[in-house]
Amino acid sequence: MTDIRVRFAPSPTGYLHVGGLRTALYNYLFAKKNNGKFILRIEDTDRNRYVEGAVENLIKALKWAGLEYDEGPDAGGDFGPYMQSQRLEIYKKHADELIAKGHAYYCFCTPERLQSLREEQEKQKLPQAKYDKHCLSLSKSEVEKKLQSDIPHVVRLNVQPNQRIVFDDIIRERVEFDSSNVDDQVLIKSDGYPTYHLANVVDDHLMQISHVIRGEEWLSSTPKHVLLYDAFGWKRPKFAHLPLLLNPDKSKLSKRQGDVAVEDYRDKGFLKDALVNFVALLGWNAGDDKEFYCMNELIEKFSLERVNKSGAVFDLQKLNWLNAEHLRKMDDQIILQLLKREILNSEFPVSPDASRSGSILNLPDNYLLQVISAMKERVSFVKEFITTCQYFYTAPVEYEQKSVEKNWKTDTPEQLKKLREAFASLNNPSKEDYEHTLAKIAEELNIGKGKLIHPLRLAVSGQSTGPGMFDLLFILGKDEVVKRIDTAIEKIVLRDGSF
RNA sequence: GGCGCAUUCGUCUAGCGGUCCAGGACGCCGCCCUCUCAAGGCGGAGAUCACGGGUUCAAAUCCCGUAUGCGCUACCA
Repeated sequence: MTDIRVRFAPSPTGYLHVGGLRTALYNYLFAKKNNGKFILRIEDTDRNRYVEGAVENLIKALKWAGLEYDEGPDAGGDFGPYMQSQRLEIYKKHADELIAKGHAYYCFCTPERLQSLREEQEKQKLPQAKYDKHCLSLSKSEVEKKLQSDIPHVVRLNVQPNQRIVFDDIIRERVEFDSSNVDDQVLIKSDGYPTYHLANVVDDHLMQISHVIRGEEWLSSTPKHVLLYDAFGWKRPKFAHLPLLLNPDKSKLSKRQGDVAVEDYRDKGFLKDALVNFVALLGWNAGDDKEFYCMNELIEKFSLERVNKSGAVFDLQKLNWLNAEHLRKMDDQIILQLLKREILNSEFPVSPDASRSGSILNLPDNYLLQVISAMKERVSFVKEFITTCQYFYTAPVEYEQKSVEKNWKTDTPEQLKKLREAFASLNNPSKEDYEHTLAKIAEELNIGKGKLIHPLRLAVSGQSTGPGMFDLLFILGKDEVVKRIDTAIEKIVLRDGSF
């Protein structure tokens, strides 16, 4: 059996599209599962679309998602370079070979002639616009002469009409085309750069790619590629054309209808594990009910045979759910590292005149770990996590009108004072100590614990929702709790004046 | 227009001739738990399996048409 070698071959458009992420992921999973190699190749043959920094961006996003490649522009490999713009001579050589064999030919037609040809064919209502092989009839000497005098030219594939082109696709099984529907595709552009079709086939062969796993948008041009493999006398790789990712309205996933760049999701606080998990499930499943996967499990279970045929809508709600699910199951220590890194290298606002303990980065780890386990259940995003943590530590407590109305009763100040005294007398209290203390007072006052907890939450956090009450008290610490109760009584009574 | 690919709850999907008057998940609704929000538990609504013909004792599952959607149709990938 030949070695499994697959590649992700994006053109650098500026960012990694989530559809591209899925394509890369399937390639990666397939390679890892089969002990193969996963290769990154940059298809930068369109000089007009060159974007500064696009390659670096792409690589960054890929690595963030955990898709490490075995060979690539910055990873080395025996088949390099892995940027097509650096392999121009290779394509030139192979184009020459095709010309010599009669499978390709020079074409000197001007864009203007091609344009009018198309218009003419349009007018005649021909089923499709195709190049008319005009330059194929040029004699050898004519071609020589034009070449000598530097007339702009391209190299075209010489397609023989009326032939059946059949190939197998792992996902779609057998696909057939009639070569009469295949145009004499340009192989080398007039600027000397190859088109996708040539570069792709040549590189896939030279790099010994065994499986071409790519988006469905390439299915229609596969006959051209097949023709090229045959013309060179090369063995065809196995093809697998993946279903497309769709907008909610079922059109191809696009920027207009939401975020498409993986960096957008990363910046919003989505976990890479969640994004990867989610995107893996868009068009593939193991055949059981399992939906929560980590990368290793995906590798273990993945198979191309179980990839679906039809497009899948990118459903943000399900992504949100998976993200929360991953966050909940994540180890506290790892979240801690993540939060610190996020805070350190993000633009997250740390209020300079924070009236309290300062940035949560100043807190000891064991405290932060407490925060994390207290927050884990209710916070689903890394960003939200930070905001919430930061809020409890540094933001001046703002009393929301709504919460005050809901939780501040006439007898609240008295009750809070009782709590305050009781808490103040505690020595280095634990969560349980707070709970027992509060329970005792509730009993004395002959009221339910909830009657105390809600006003206390308001006093201490300014909000009516948050982490578990006793977690919060413990995290804030006795002194802070006492101080906040005092502030609350003072502020809310003053503000309202009526109590 | 031509060529190609697809079509099961709103969405992601299971299903590869009988176990399906179609199962799971997200979302939605209700109840329970509860110090809030979540989480969790339980239950519910939600798909004439795009439509029409076949084949078969039997079809979501096989075949053929139609419709719809999407992709390609560039010296873009």
